[in-house]
Amino acid sequence: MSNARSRPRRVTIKDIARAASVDPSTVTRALQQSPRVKPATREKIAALAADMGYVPDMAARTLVMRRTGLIGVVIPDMTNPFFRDLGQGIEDEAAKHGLRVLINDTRGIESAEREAVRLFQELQVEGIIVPMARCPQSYYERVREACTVVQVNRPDASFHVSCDTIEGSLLIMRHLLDLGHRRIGFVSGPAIPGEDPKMLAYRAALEEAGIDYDPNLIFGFDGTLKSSSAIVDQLLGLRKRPTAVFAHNDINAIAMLRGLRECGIAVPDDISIAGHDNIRLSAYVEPPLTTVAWPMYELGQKSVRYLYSLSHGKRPRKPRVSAPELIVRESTGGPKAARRKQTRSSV
Amino acid sequence: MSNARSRPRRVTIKDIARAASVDPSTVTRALQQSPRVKPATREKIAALAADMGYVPDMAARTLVMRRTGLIGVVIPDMTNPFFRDLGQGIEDEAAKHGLRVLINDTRGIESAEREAVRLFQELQVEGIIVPMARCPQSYYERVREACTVVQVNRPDASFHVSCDTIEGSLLIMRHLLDLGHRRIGFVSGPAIPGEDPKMLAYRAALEEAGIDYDPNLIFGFDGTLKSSSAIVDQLLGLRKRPTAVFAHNDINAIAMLRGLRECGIAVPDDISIAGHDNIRLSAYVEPPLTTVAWPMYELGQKSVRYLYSLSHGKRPRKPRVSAPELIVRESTGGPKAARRKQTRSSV
DNA sequence: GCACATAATACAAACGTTTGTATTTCAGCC
DNA sequence: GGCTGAAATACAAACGTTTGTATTATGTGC
Repeated sequence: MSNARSRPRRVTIKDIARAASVDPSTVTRALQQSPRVKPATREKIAALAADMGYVPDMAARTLVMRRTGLIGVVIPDMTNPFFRDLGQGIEDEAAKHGLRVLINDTRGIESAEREAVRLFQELQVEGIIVPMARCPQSYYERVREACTVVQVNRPDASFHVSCDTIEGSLLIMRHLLDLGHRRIGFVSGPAIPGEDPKMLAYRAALEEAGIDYDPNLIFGFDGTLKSSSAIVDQLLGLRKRPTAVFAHNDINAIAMLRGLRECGIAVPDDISIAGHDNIRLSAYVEPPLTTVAWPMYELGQKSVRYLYSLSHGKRPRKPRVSAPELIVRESTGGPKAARRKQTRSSV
Repeated sequence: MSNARSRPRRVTIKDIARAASVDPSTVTRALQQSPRVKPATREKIAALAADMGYVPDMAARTLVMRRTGLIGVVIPDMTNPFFRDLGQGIEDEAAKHGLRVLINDTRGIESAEREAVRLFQELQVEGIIVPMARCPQSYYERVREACTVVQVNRPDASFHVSCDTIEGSLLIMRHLLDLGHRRIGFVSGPAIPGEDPKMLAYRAALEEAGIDYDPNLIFGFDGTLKSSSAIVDQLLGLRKRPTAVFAHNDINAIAMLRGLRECGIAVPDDISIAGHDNIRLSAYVEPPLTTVAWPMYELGQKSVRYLYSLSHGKRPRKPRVSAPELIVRESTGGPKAARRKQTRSSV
């Protein structure tokens, strides 16, 4: 029926010009609605172009126009709803500026990230948006000599759009403190504790509330699920258990939920658990997890606006940092709550 | 520190040629390791290119080479793990052929799908892969006049790579029959029942087992969660309840799980439930859902191989259809099972 | 040192589009 | 009917790269 194998040379502006017996330049102008071509000619050419199935060759156009109207987005993990929201924000904002979006998934692999950036550079995109970059900043410094790069959630980057991690963690901590908790545990991430902004917020919040810092309440999480059960053991082994725990991310918090349940500890009645990130699963676990969410859609929009102003030579104002949002679900409650409920139906 | 706003004209092959005092053509050949240039020159040029941060202009290259080495993937929903696996298969297979992959998310919007296809056409990609296309086939017939298109899971397309829905549903049905079920219900999807391949498989399997078709065991699902509780009511209202139900997708099956639990009906002891699709949640619900999965990674690989052979003028052999895979979890069991267990811990 | 082969490099055209400038066409007017 | 000015169109160069061909350098054998 059709002819994918014969590869019929694609129809160009010259073909249309010949068919309409005009000059190629007239075809171009006709297609871009220039007032320089007579309406009748314009219509004839438009009809011809449609009939012949003309699709402009972006390569040729890019070559002469020096712009593609493309934005490249380098995503570590497509599946993460985080990035869907971010992508949506990017897409919507890009559309407002007449920009089109291309995505490349790196699966969190650093070399793939480099290749993606390279590909976008070759494609001459107007700018590249890189959320949660794996590559070192020195690499991006270099790339930025040739191409606009806006990073998301890398506050150390020159041009970035971020969310305040400390602020988010403070929201969680204040929530727990407001509920009346005085002994609050913290499960740190794989990062060096000293540099961990969540840890900073944890201590700042305690200080704010006039509570002494107790190193016994700090637990180390190495990213594996196995270690989370070790943490539960460690937690339950304490003479004075904390009444609430702030885990550095939801994965971790959910693993703890499971571990505690297996030990017959009720959440939030015996202990409150709060996470961070608001991954999709957090809404479905039993009990649904209190956590903090980042406004990814908004960050997506902002990153495009920032990119746009940068690539239009505007003075890059210091990028504003968005505020995170506290999401209170059922995994947190007052300490030693009076109202003991039976485990609800899950999912 | 850097200069994103001054927009320093990007470095071209001519700049390198000037710096090395050779002709641009020599630079090209040096960079592509041609034996025509003296090793010393080649190294000098390579060093210069690296120093000056040269990145080839794909537009110019595409223009003269008439090929981009790019594949475009039009995805309805990035977040769906389905497409992550598919994308992974595409990516891996593409790498083998020296092809690079570009993604565009349409969020299931038909107009966005058209725009994505258009963008990829303008970019002169080698081919476009479209899983679960929204646009009508007539549209793709037209596109295929100019560009290779391989569709995934659209058995009606000219060039497609698919999975056999009927076969998958037969797997589910035979599983239920093997367990000893004789009264099996079916929850249909929004599709017209007569054309639904799952319905076809349902009836075929019954016939195979010598069981009469009973229209009372067919339930209509309109895609809303509300309707699933209606289905549960309808189900429980029957004089002779089915001992197992095959739901046309996991969303539906999971909603039923919830509904049945609320009515105090045990799964799988009182009734077995099987779904279709193997969405991520299905492994986490209580009890974990028996379902059928499609080998998306394999489909991704196949689609690239197919694309590759098509765009190399090979005779397009009728695409082979992959086999779906039965995933038996805990939501199915023998009818009126002796061993009654208490509800396990969820998630 | 001269012819010759071959290695190394330079030249020039081409890809499809856009755009500034030159040329033609055509009314309207005296 | 020739002149003017504007409208419509044609011409040509350019974008950065590749590649076939022409040209120049380099070495070899006598």
